[in-house]
Amino acid sequence: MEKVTMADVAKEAGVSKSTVSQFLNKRYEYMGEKTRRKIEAAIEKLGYQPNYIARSLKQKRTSMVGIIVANIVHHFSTEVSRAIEDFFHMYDVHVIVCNADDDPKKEKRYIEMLRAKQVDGLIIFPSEHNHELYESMVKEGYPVVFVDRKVESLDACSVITDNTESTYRAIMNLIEKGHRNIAFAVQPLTVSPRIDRLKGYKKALKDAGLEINPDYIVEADIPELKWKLGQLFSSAKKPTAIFAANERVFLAVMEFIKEREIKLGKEMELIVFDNIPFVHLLEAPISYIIHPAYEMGKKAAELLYEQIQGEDIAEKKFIFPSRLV
Amino acid sequence: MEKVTMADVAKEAGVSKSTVSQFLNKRYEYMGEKTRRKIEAAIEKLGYQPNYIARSLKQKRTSMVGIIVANIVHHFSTEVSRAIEDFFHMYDVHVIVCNADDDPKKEKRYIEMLRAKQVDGLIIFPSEHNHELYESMVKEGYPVVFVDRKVESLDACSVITDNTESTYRAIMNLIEKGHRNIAFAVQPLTVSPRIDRLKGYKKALKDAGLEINPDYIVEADIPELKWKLGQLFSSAKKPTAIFAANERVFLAVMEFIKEREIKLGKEMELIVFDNIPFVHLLEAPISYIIHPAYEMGKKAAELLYEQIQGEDIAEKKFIFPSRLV
DNA sequence: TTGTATGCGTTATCAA
DNA sequence: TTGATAACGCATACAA
Repeated sequence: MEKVTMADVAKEAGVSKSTVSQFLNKRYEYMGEKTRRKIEAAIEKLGYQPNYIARSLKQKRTSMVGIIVANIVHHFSTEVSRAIEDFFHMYDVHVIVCNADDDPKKEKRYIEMLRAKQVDGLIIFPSEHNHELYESMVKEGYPVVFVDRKVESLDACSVITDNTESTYRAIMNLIEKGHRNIAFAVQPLTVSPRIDRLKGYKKALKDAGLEINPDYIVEADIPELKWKLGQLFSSAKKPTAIFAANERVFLAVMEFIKEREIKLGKEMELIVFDNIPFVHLLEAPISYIIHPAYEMGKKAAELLYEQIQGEDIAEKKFIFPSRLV
Repeated sequence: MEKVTMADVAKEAGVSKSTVSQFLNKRYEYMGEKTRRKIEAAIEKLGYQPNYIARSLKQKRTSMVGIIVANIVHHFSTEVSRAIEDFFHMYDVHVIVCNADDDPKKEKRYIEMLRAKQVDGLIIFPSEHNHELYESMVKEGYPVVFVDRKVESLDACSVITDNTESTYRAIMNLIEKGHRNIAFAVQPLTVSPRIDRLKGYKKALKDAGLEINPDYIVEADIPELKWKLGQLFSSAKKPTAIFAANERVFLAVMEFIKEREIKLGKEMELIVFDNIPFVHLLEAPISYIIHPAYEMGKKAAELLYEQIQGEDIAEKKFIFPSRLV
């Protein structure tokens, strides 16, 4: 097993460890041609592979960063992660993705573990329930970027989307098409995107002079969502349109619609705020609000990289506009 | 920045580093109650966090494993990766996922980098073009598990699916439904699953007494696939069914079908060999062969974990049956 | 141009 | 029950 070390190479080549180290770090300038050859030969012969762990210990840099996603089942998360990986790949930085599963405890544990592993920085889809921890990292100057969700009152880098405005436009669009009874389906209002999307919904109704019917705001965990929708649809004033606040809600709504055999497009209009894979293959006429996930991930990665490089970040908050399709 | 080390804790608590180390490794047995208290207090006060990198260097174990997927855009890959992550999460082992992008050079580079980072083991969706490298790892006794694709003549752990048999059953099914002109769309036949699926296709036709028309075997890279299908569909004997050999082929076929406005189910039957997310929401009647991706990932993780633990693996090759839906 | 010595933060061995 | 001290594999300042 992998036992050959720099010392072995040095012995084989008949030089000292430092010289081998020089060689490995490509500082050939001060090195005899023959020395170089000897080292090359020795490395080849022994099949030497440098040990990055040892190097990391010395350099205090691991060339690893961590991503803590709120919930990996969201396609959006994977798109963002992919962008981040693509970016860091250019710098030979590896990315460790952890799934907090919407659980602040898990999130905290991951943050601590990744920091113990000395990752050079962290990109977090925050649960928003570990405020003290976020704050301490930022204060310490540890490289962090928050994605997707706002972290109030923290002077940290963050990359989010314009939830309120996009939702507003989407709802307005429905109203212009003549819809008056628009339902808003959402998971519990515990994180900023959901809250902000609801804000957009309410604002649109208000601006259009429509009254906000609390029954139309279906707030429930995924397992109960279908049941709650069932209640709403059994009532007198059935909605003619549904706004699904994210991918998971969308799936629940779709199942509901399928079970009830509701005709999409005819009886019911559906808008979803999230990137859904293959949605373009669906025949049903569904509108969706797309986040620029890849760009957001890229920007987050850039912000993190700059922090790791010790650069000053001029602009810390980025809001990417979403697009209605 | 994260400067507080074991030595600081030791000084603060008025004990030696070794004692602190004992404490951290929960070897309380030989430790005075008061000493323990002092150390606890010191850790708390200083906000000490152990450095896993240093520990790894000493222990020659990083609690990290790597996954090298052939192509991350396959949903199958992400499902398998998720299963692996879930498994290793139980042991506080982190997983680094790398995307070889079907490029043997990239694959080789990743293998080397991950090993340089001293990951404890590797799960690989092999490109099958780095045979010497695979072999050297296996010979060395380095923990590796191969997934999805066969690595011939190597006594290594592997987890694959029954490509030939599943395809055979699917094609037979089509034949029983009366189809005679069945196209087989596939990317270049460079890796074993594609080859094995084609085998199943041919065998089914042969067993049914049908002749194999080479024109019906559409082998092309994704960008050219639509064009080649176009050719086939312009010819005299249009197929009445298409077998899409994987997810990416399926997407190309779907686009083709949409552009040509072919009616799925009526004019054309489509079967795809891969796990496609949300395919159940599609109205079009598509059959699909599902790999037990999660189970495969779990098994691969188990096999790797056992190797890392230095256990002997009794059964190294696992073939999971796929299921036609 | 190359070698020596020291340190990075742990763990492990052995005395005390 | 606790404490020196030597590794682990590499990088680096400094000496030669």
